[in-house]
Amino acid sequence: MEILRSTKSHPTADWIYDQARKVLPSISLGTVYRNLAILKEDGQIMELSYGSTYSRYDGNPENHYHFVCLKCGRVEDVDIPVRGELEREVEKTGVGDVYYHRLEFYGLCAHCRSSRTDKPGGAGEDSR
Amino acid sequence: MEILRSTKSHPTADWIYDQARKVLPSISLGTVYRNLAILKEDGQIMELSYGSTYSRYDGNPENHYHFVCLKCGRVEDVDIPVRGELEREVEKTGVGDVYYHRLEFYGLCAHCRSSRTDKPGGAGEDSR
DNA sequence: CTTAAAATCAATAATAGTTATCAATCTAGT
DNA sequence: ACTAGATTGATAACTATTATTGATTTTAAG
Ligand SMILES: [Mn+2]
Ligand SMILES: [Mn+2]
Ligand SMILES: [Zn+2]
Ligand SMILES: [Zn+2]
Repeated sequence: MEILRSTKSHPTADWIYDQARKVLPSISLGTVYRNLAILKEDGQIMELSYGSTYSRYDGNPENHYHFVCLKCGRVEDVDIPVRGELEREVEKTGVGDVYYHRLEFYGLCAHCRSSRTDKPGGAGEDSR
Repeated sequence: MEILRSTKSHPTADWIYDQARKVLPSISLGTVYRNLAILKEDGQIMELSYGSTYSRYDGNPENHYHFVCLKCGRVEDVDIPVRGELEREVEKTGVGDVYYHRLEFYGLCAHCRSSRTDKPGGAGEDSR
């Protein structure tokens, strides 16, 4: 939980595992997954699963939106207000009861946009 | 492509495979996946990946929103207009260039809401 | 302090959707 | 008919996640 709260990077289970080993050298990946599942169940964290094969985790359990860079894979928080009114609008269509919604934006991050000088090995911070 | 266009159910690769076998009995699952990847690459279809472990496919390549039932897993189209202005709003925050966005609503579908008489085996149409 | 039950853990096996591989078959173009 | 290239079915490989297991640690009595 401390590791997850200490970063803004929406890390993968593997990255969290690496960080955890720095302080608990003998911890196993299974324990990381087990505790992430418990924290998620308890509503303290969020699991983000996009098209990728792996999940990312978010220490902020409040609903907020994300920007995913199509080039480097970075996931960043988007600083616009949550549109609660959309949920009511959807309910009016009669499709069912809406409990929550999820919104993601995809594109080219500011970091990748500026470094047009495609230097190799640029796969982002703790992407993998 | 015809199979995918003929349903509104956002099916899984497996369901498409079953349908395809009805007309091409010897087709393999690999061919289904290969052709889905080609169609997706070509922008003719969309791949929808939610929290689930498997992907669903959508014969409508135009951006539109979805409602996912937390109980039966059904995925339905949501009939509200696409909010293009959100992309511009996000770009103003300086996070990067936004190419597209994806929005999903989660809740209890009208079908599940009415059948309060929890009859077992109610896992939805072609969910799995 | 002793001891037995409960909780937690690391290590490892199992799962499952998806991809990659490859020899066989099909398709055009000549 | 001949041949190069594309497509296919069968099957193996991959990988993130989950389940299992046996051992260690923690907890709470007696
Ligand atoms: Mn976030
Ligand atoms: Mn759709
Ligand atoms: Zn980027
Ligand atoms: Zn439902």
